[in-house]
Amino acid sequence: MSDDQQATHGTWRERQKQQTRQIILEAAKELFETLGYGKTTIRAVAKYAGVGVGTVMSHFKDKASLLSAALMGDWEQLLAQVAATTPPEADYRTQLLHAAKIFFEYYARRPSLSRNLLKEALFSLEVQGPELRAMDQAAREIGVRALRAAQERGEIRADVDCEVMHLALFGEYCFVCIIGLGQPKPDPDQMVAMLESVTDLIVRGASPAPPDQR
Amino acid sequence: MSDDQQATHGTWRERQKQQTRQIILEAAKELFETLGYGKTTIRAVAKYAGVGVGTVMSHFKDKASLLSAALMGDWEQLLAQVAATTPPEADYRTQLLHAAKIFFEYYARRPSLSRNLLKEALFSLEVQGPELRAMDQAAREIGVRALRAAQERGEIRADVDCEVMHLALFGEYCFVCIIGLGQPKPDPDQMVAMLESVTDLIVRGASPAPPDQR
DNA sequence: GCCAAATATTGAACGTGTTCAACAAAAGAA
DNA sequence: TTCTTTTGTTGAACACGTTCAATATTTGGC
Repeated sequence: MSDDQQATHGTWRERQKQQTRQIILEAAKELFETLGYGKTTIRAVAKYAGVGVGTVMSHFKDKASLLSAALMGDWEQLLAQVAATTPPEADYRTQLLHAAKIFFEYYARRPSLSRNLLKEALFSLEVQGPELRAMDQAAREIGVRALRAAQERGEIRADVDCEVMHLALFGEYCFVCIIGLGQPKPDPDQMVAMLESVTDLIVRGASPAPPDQR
Repeated sequence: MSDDQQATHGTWRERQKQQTRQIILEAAKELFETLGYGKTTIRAVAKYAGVGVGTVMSHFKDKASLLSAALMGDWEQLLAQVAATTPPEADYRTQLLHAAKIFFEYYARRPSLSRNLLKEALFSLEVQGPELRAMDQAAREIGVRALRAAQERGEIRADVDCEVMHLALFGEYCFVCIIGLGQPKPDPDQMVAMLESVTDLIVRGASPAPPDQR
């Protein structure tokens, strides 16, 4: 339903606008992937899309927003892939590392774009566009839900606050991304290994064995 | 010795160069603190320092480098303050939070500059100037040393890798900085609280109580 | 003191992201 | 239809970071 709704929604004018938006997005994606973020200019995107420079800017707040919008499709695909391939029976540690691996491999395939998207995401947390905000929210909900499920399964002590734990794990994930994407040639395996080691540190603290003597 | 050495070292020309560098740095610091990072232009710094634009660029790779060089003094002062006020008897958790509080309070005092310095630091890890590289190295050494000391005191289990633990704590520290500085009005107390909660999660895993059943 | 090599300094020029007043085209009212 | 209002589109203009060929100054050898 949302397909038809989006395609034929509103007046002629609105549809036209959505179409130019789409054209711009496709041009942007093509150029970003070919040239990388830095070497892609707004002018080039505009020319490639066959519109004026101002049109691009009227559809997207700035270059970084254009990037995040252009990668939205990829992102949803990744989420779907994670949802489809995550073993439902596994413990949360395995699930986390599985999901992370999928993302890291994508990052390694598009280092320049990922780097800049990460930068945009991390440094606009409170001023960010709706796309990134939604992504952040989604990650939080999925993460916390998974942790609570694990908690009910007895993998996590009852006194552990799942929101805090998600924050901690998410923080480590971001940190690994920063370090990994800072490398000239990001190595997903190395990134997974790094995330694994710090996760294990946290896991032991979250595991049911009660640290009763201080 | 290093004082005199630096002040009277080399030829007349080298001293002259160091002096213009110093003048530029002071101008930059003044303008950065008054206007914030975004509203301070290189041209303005050059004019304020009474030199040409090219001179500024010949002394500093780019605007971000100028910022980090301008804040170097503050940074060293902070490190000294941390060294002077950290209770040597306290456990490492208390020491970490104490140091973090000092830094967070500084960040809150200069949100714009801190934000941009953090960005520069995190996204140039492999291409960064000598200052930031040295800072990173110093943080690592101090952190790992403190952790090993705590390990010998029995606060940390022997099987925990202090390098990994430092990585984890440092990652959480950076994450708290990102989140905290993303806020319109960074609140150091809130940041400390956040770091405290995630640190506690890690601490329990690192504490001697052996989680012997998986 | 004089000259050539070395180098610090300079600002005009360039490329790029972003803005904005003007324009064109559709929507809605008459 | 015709007029007014609304709004998507446009590219010239602007501001800023950055570059670089030209200039000014110092150095070191004679």
